[in-house]
Amino acid sequence: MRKRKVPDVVINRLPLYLRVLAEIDAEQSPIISSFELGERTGITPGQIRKDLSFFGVFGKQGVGYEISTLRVELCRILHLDRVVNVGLVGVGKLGEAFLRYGAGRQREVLNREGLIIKAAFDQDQQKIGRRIAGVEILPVEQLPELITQLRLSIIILTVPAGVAQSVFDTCVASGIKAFLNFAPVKLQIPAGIRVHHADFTLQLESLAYYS
Amino acid sequence: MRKRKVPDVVINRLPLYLRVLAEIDAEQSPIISSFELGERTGITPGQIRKDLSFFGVFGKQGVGYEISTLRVELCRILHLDRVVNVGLVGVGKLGEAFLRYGAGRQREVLNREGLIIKAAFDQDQQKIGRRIAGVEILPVEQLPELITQLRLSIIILTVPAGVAQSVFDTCVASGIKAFLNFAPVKLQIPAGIRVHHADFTLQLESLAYYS
DNA sequence: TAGATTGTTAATCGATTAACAATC
DNA sequence: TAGATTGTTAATCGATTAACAATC
Repeated sequence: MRKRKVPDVVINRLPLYLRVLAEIDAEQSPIISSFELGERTGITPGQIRKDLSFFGVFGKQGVGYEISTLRVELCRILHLDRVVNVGLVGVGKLGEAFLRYGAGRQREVLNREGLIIKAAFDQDQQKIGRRIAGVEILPVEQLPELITQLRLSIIILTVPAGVAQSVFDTCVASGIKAFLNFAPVKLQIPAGIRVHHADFTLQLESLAYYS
Repeated sequence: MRKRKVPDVVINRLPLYLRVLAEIDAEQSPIISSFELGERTGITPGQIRKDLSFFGVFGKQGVGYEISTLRVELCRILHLDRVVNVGLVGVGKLGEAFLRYGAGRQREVLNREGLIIKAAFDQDQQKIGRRIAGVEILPVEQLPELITQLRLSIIILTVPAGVAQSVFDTCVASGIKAFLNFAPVKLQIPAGIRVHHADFTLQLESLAYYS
């Protein structure tokens, strides 16, 4: 479906540009150069121009980029110009933590960008019906139907390692194409599905090398 | 100090090898081939052999790698053959979440690898002295002394964006070389210091592209 | 116009993959 | 010995950087 033309590394940098643009929105000048954006993001100006050129022509030679225009364009490219509903599966320690975290400062940021944590799922009857940070916990058995009904398009996986693959497969079968996976497992991932891994244990272990 | 010879991508893969080796430890055969390790990690056999070759010769031609030996060697390379003390700064929502998360299944895994979450730090007087999941909260003012006293060598940053840079600088000045940063900011990082970023907001935003 | 900065191409760099001689 | 798998080199691939013509 999507042409595999834009490298993932480029996509990963776009939200960073967006963040900086949001921070300085028309602070002083309504215009920003790739050099100034480079300063603020830590990305080289050339790379920023190259990244943007994958999607079109957004700047004016000799002038720079209009901040508000660039924001709109980046939002459009990232599909953040519409509401994106996010579901979280697995309300254990980590899942609950994520819900509470997302409840603070960062939820505002996410919501502003159209990312809404719409529902959480668990198999524990005790938890179902409860709300954490305003997010209702629903029965994981109904995940397929509810993905459709609630129009979820991103799933955060905070389930135990043992069930991660089967929950993942269920979500894929229900049309989910993007995942943020916290489970410490190697998932079998079909083509066309994007999974970002957030594996703290592996991260800490590799940090030990530099310590 | 450390020769900038081994690429970071290689270091990041080593804990994955280690995890798989721990899972299957002498399950059946005491030997594993790069092909089987490749199956289980999702890394190509050739890349595994290349990665390992940065550090020495660990296998036997025509045979494979002795699992227990390889585990020991990988632990040694990653400095996980000794205790590595980890400190967490900023016991807000996210910091608390991380402490509680790390208290479960994953803490066992971390501890087995010698990674100990030794102390947490906050500036809120109310929180100081409390324990979360067995980890005591200490005054952030004493961070420099306590880094030395407690022999902390990795810091997890879960502070608000506004103070992340100054806390980071303090830690660097006290000799910390490895960080796991959850604050949504671009840190100014001196040479020789390693920072892994765990920025959920950016990750979710880039996922929206694929959704 | 003169100065500045983009958009883009070509050169460089680094990481992955393929392939195979060495050898257990 | 024959078969298997490593360790390593060379080829490929992809991403970053440098450079500059186009143009506002």
